[in-house]
Parts: sequence; structure tokens; C-alpha cells
Amino acid sequence: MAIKTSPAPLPPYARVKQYLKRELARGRWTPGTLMPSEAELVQRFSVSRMTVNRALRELQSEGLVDRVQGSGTYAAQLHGVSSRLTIRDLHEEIGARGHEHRAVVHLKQAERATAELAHQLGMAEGAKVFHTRIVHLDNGVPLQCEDRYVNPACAPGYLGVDFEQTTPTNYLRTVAPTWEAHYAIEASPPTAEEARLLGIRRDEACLVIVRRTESRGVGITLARLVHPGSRYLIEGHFKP
Amino acid sequence: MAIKTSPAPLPPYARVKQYLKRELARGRWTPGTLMPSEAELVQRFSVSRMTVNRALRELQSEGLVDRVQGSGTYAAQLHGVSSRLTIRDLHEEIGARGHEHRAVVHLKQAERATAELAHQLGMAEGAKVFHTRIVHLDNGVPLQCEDRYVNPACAPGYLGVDFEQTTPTNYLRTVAPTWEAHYAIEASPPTAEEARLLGIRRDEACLVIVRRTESRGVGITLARLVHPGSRYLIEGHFKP
DNA sequence: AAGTGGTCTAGACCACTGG
DNA sequence: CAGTGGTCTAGACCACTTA
Repeated sequence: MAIKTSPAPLPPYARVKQYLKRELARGRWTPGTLMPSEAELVQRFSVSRMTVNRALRELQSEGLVDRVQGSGTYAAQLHGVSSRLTIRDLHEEIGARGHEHRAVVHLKQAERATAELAHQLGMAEGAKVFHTRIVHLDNGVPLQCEDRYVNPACAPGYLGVDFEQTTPTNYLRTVAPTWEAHYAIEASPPTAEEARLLGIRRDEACLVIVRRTESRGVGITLARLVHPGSRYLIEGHFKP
Repeated sequence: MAIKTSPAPLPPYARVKQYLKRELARGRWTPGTLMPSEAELVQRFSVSRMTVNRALRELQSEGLVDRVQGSGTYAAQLHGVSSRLTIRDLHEEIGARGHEHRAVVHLKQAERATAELAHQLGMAEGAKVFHTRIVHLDNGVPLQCEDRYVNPACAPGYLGVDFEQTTPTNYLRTVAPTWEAHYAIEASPPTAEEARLLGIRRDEACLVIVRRTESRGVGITLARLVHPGSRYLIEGHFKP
């Protein structure tokens, strides 16, 4: 009996994908070029059309090819480095590093929404909003100042939560399980208050993430996350 | 003959997906919970197993469910806001806004690699590297200072390119069609030189992207892209 | 009209998990 | 062992593009 040394004899659809990826990487089809049709690949690999179709559909969802019904499959333009960016819950992020996370609540109250804020959350001006300001510490070092406004309609119990035990992100996740988010990443100086809470100079560059989440068109929360530039960065990796 | 008013009667696999997404959003299956098996869905929707399978496979690739062979399909933990982050070629980015892009080359020469640089690019210390420093203007306003080192082995003709006509990113794309990249986004002050070239104060916060790209383990290029915080931000959107 | 992709089906075999 | 997902097939019908 033969000994199986091959660890995993790639399934057919994966072999087709691999072939196409390799040839794309070699520049065999420059961006915009017509690539082999499903029928051609069916013949070349002696597999069924569904198998080829799966390979091509996956390449499309990975952004490597464009498919046009009635026309053909084309090598995609490489728009740039595109990768999965994950903005994780800071508590998990710190935990993943094996550090201790601690949160200090500096503000927790109900307020009246300003015109700008009301617009962002899709509420009426002057309506009640919840406001928290929390500093997150990584092994005792301030890593993030989290200024957050929450729509009371979505999380009536928000002010009653102990945010030294759980994070707002975590809590809101249980209230509104799935949402849509818009975010911006920018570099800017901290406000005087933020500088004080983070223990940094007012002219230290900060990495600021502003994130607005909504569910079914209703604004849930608007958060401003300020990180000292000297202590925080976002890393990522891209593989075609 | 009946008049077709429905614009697009969602195909079966999409209806299954839609159903599962909606119920997930409603919290019907909390993270980690066992979800209906393929067989159950086949019955409920009166479709073939391949159709249900496709729906579930796509939900998996979107990170909404975890599937374990032999066990079942489980509602995924929401790891955080995860979205496609694209760092585009600045030339395209400016063009997409309908603005005029101009590049000024401040430095273009061969140098000897320092130990650190050699390590980053996987070369020998003291080996020859190409170095360019280019400022990109958006309608005349400095938007990015691009400091770039290139491995001559990957792009021998690099120094001969006219970077007022094409961008390094664009050129390197033609030389090494597909690559792997590692990047970091951080906030930091500009160097004195960068502040001068960008026409900003030394204490202005800058959004800095450091990106290293390689192909098959060989370092191609290391770039430091410095943007005035007051003029640039990265935006993104996340939809489950 | 010919060629392309978009989708579905009914049945099949396999590998893995769990009791 | 029964149940689950992983994958493949052969054929089918449709909508769309191109000429």
C-alpha cells in the first residue's frame, strides 16, 4: 500500500483558482484583458462547469477579476493595496497582547444633542443623548480616550452599565447585534481635556478614529477614539 | 401577459442568505450558537443542497458564520468592525476627486543600505538601494511626502523613470505585478525636512503610512508616506 | 445567433464530529 | 453510528453581450 505523503491534494476548484492566480501574478493577463471563458477552463482542467464557476466567483469576490455576463471574465485593475482592516474592541486587543486592561470613567451623563450631533445620529436637535468619556489603560498606560454619544432609543440602559467591567463597544454589541459603520482615521492634536486625561503634551500627534454606527438607518452611536501617536498604531497585511 | 413589476426577484441562494442575515441581525442565534443545518434549510426553502451550501459558504467568507465539518454551522463572534481598507495610488485618488495631481521630485539617487533598511528589504548591509523623495500636490497643495527605497534587483530601471509623469506605485506595479504588503498607520510629527517640503509646522500632526511590499519573500520597496493631518484622512465603511 | 456568465438541481462520495 | 459539512458532476434554463 502506498504511503500518503501529500498532506492535502488541493480540490479541483482550488487548483483552478491557484492556476489563475499564479498566471495573473505573472502578468499573463494584464488588467482589463479578457481571460479564459468557463468553457475553456472546463476543458483544460477536465472538471464540470460548476467547479470552474466556483473558482471564478471566488476570485471575483477577492477582487482579482471582473466578470460581465454575456461578455466574459477580465483581469481586474489593481486599485491599490486593499486589505481587511479590523478595528477591534480595545479590551480584546489589549488582552490579546497579554496585558492588563483597565478603564477609568471620567464622565457618564445624559445631555441635550447639539444640532451637529443630532444630525449625525438622526435625532431631533435638543433630544436626549447619553455621553460617556472613558480612558482605557494598557498595563496602567493611557492608550485611548473614548468620547462616545449614544442614542437612548437604541440602548435605554446605557448609563446603568459599569464600564469598568465591560466596554461600551461590547455592551452595544449585545443591544444592537449587527450594524453598519462609517469611520474615518486621521491625525490631529488632542483637545486640552484629552491631553490631560491621556497624560500627554498638547502638541503630541494623536491617531484619531471617528466612528458612527447605525442600524437600519437609525444612528446608534458616535465615537471619537483618541490615541497618543507615540503609543498606538494600526497594522495590517495584504496578500493577493 | 402579466406585467413584471418586481425589479429583481432575488435568486434562491440570495433569499437564503438574506433570511439568515436578517435573523442573525435580530439576534436569533447569539454568537457561538448552532444554526440550522444545510438539510433543514433545504427543506424550509425547498431548494437543492448546493444552493443552501452556496449561501452558507458566502456568509462564512463574509465572516458571519463559522462552519465546522462534521459538526455544524455556528453564528460567528463579531470580532469588531472589519472592513476593506484600500490604500490607493495617490494619483488615482486625487484624480477621482476631479483635482489636478502634480509631483515634485526632490531626491532621486542610489545609496548604500543601512543595517535597518537592509534588514527590511532582505538585502545585505551596504548593498545598493534606490532612494526617491517626492512631494505630491493636490491642486497645488502638498498632500503627501513620499520617501521610498527600492530594491534594484526588482526594478533596475527605477531611477530612469520620470516621476512627474507617473507615480512610483504605478511604475512598480508594472515591474512586479502582484505582491504582498505589510503596512502600519500611525500619527507622528514630521521630520524637519518633511515639514519644510510639505509647508507645515514641525508640530503639526501627520498621518504616516509605512508600507513594505515583497514578492515571493524578496523585499521590493519600503515607503514612508507622510500626510499633513489637517489635509488628509482615511475613510471607510463597514456593512455586515 | 453564438458565446458568455448566472443560477439551479438531484444525486453522489467523502471526511469529519459526536454520542 | 447518524449527522454534518466539503465537494463534484452532468445537464439544464435563463439573461445578457456582441456581432
